[in-house]
Amino acid sequence: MVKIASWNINSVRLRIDQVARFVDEHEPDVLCLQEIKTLEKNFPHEAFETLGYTYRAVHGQKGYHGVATVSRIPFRDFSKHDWQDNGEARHIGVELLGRGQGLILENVYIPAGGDVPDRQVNPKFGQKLDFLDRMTRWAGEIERPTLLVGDFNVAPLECDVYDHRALLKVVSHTPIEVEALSRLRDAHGWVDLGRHFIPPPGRNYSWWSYRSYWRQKDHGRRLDHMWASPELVAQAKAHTFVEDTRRWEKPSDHVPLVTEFDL
DNA sequence: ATGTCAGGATGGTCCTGA
Repeated sequence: MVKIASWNINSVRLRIDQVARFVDEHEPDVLCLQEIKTLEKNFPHEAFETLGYTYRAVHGQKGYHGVATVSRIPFRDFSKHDWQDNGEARHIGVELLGRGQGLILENVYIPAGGDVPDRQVNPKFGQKLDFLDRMTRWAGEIERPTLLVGDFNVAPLECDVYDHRALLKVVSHTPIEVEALSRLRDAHGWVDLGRHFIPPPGRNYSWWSYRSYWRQKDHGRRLDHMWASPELVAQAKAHTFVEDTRRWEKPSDHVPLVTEFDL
């Protein structure tokens, strides 16, 4: 079995001890991180080496964003896209080796999109939609089994938010974003493993605002996802959201997702 | 009831992004 995890860590340097605890408790073979908030040269390579993650691909930037994939299974760097064409580090792709024909693992941090769901008023919302459109064109060309994971910053289903009606005009759950995400999924025929294993209306939030009102009310949203190519779905044997991490001291606002594959 | 958090540059607090 190969265990693959994805976690928006919200600063990998600040939370490296939490990463170590998560690794100790869950032993993922591969860990995809988003919002590492550091340049590659300041990434805690030694800590990951000690944890057994010999193979590391880091696409970092100073202060904001940034993604990294670390692995105990050999991989080769495969791709590094900039779907905003503005230099932000939001994607890293690797090919896991030694597992049959190889598995492509794409780790992405889709832009949050600002506060106002109108590209005329808020350019960040337009950037988010354009990012999704460019990913969709890219996805149409994929010809190999591909697992797409990360913080997508979109909660697509009604049951993916605490109040569907209240959030229809809130960035992350607007129909225009949900439709764009749906086009991305259909461009390759990906299967949403979160809802494959926890069918609607099962609760599986992955993000809660740090603002205490929402946290106390359990007002979560499912912003983090793992999507599998159709030919990979039968090999996915288990999928969980690890909510324990929310109760740790100074947690990330996102929780990890873990899928076990029989590759 | 958007009530917080993190990083960075600055200069000992503010700004940006989320």
